[in-house]
Amino acid sequence: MSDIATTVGVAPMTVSRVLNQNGYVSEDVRNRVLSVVKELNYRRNGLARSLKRQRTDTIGLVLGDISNPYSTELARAVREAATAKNYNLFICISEHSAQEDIAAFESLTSHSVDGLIVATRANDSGDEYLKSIVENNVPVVAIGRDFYHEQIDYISADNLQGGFEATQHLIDLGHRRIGFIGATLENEAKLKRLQGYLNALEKHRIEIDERLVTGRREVRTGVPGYSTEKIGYEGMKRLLSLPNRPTAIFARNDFTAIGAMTAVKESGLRIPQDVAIIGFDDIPLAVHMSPSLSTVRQPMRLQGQIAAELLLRRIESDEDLLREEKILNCELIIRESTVSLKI
Amino acid sequence: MSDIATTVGVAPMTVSRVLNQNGYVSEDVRNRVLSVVKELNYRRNGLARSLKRQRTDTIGLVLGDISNPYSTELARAVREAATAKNYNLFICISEHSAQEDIAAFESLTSHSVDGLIVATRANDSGDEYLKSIVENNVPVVAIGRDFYHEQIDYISADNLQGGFEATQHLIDLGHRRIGFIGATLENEAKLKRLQGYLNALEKHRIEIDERLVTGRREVRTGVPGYSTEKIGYEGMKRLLSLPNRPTAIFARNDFTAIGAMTAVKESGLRIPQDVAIIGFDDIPLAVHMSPSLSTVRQPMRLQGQIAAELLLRRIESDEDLLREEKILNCELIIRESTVSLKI
DNA sequence: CTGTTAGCGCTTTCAA
DNA sequence: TTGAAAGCGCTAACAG
Repeated sequence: MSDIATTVGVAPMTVSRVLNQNGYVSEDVRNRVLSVVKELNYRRNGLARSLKRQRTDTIGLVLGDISNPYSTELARAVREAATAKNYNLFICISEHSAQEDIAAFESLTSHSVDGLIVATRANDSGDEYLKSIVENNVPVVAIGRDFYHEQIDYISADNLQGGFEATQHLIDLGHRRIGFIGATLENEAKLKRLQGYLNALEKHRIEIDERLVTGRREVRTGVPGYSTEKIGYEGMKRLLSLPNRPTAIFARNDFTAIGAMTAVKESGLRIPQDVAIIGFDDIPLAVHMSPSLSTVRQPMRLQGQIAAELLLRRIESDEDLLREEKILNCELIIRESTVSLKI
Repeated sequence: MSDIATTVGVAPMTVSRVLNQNGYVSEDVRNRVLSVVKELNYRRNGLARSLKRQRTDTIGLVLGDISNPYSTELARAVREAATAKNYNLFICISEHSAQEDIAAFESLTSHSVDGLIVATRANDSGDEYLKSIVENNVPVVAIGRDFYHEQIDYISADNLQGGFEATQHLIDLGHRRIGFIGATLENEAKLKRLQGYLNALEKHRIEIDERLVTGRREVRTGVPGYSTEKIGYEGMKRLLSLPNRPTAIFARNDFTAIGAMTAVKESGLRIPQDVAIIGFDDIPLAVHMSPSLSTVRQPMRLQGQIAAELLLRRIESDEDLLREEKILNCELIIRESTVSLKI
């Protein structure tokens, strides 16, 4: 910057004023500065700028699994809201590991993002770290991360309600042997969708059969990772081989449901006549499956949008704000994989 | 930091040495420093650190469309390679707009990332900006972004070959009226997959019928945006209403192909007997479609991995390196949507 | 309208 | 093994 100042014959401060378009600078000086800036292909050092200004106009978003449409829609919504208020967005991926969770927090906060949105699953060491971040006065908002802190806003879809309604729907159709694919009963405490399933069964006095609840066991982390087509496929195979197989399946998410559908088709059974299947999320491809996939739609964009708004509110407020908690309703989407078409 | 130094009774430099684990510090002083660091919940300012060190140990990745499995697999591979060498990864999304492309470059470079991987589609102003970044000695690597610069490495799948083989496959099956969905002929220059299609037709002296090439016209940008299920669905509807409809379809990507499949099913025609369909990318769900989707698999992870390696090589080298160009082969994956099962 | 001063928080370099 | 000095590149605050 001082190079430019010298070349033009002004003080660095004047160059700064031109670049930031604030303060008064004469038309003449402005033009000369700008032309030298172009000539020298000058680009200002944002690090120094941020260090001085004590802000970066940037927010960070930590995602667990980027290959999940839920995460990506979230990211798009957050980005939109941030851009609208002139904030940049940096995204980090943690791949569902507590260690990488922390690495992501660390790298974002050490770059002094003005605030942080966290959309990874809760884990103890990560939660601990988040606390210390907040105590350093960096605003944090959590999406679907199930832990409580007085100064961290919380947004989530109502997975409990969604899981309940999905299961209720299957019960309404007359099913009594209903399987769950995507997690095991050990994960109950951390998985609202599974809780919703169990609640619905309980309400209708259907006995819970633990052989009907299947998924990958997370021995190492204790945290149920994201569930995939593969898990759905394998889980369904297992359930189909039971002496008294289920007649309906609630899958933890649509990918799992789709894997399960493939397993059912391979076995020669029909969907939904022999096995009804419902997923969760309503990914864009759900409607293109054959049969089209019944599912529970969660408001992905809305969650991202609200998170961004709450975060920016915290960033731009001086006072200590009270914790906000938003639990958004899910919507049951009934398609052919649970109800056969009447002609 | 000076707070800590004062509390412990040493110089800030000593604290710095403890935190960076370099230089000699007595066991005693180290322990006292670390305990005060914990006590005060101190977190060092990465901005100041980076400003002084002239590096951030961070690389940036700019993605066009995050909801595309191609992008996300890329991101995961890049992240893996970066993490392995102790670099952080910041991801920005540009949503396929030239303006936001530049905003992403700007925000990453102004935060002084040590290098940049760009995986968005080429556009003139963005290309211009990338040039100026390189001239500021920030290493840049491009993935699938079709523009040439002496100091920018280039990685891409061989879309030309892939498009050719997909079309060739349909021709081998006896098809002569083959449609393309996902772009219009105006985009030929920028879309290798479309070129591959045209080349294959030409080689077999099949006349090109422009009514068989359909997609959304990008009037505003001139850049063909990402093609979706919706475009596939609508494109297929259009092609099916032609007096002499195509008997086979090459879709620009799997999402487009899946949308097209839905349109075909709705019309009561059979896949592949009445209309054969092949896509591109081999997204994880392709194999779960009914019928399962034939496609062209591109090495997504490999592209990301190579890009990261080339970038880190540039970052860690002092000399001016020559441009590297890697074009990776695609693989034809034949499934039920083009070839009916023989029993 | 423009310039001067000071300092953001850290680390490199040199000295003890 | 530790410390002092200097400065990374920028801008807030004040002065003219």
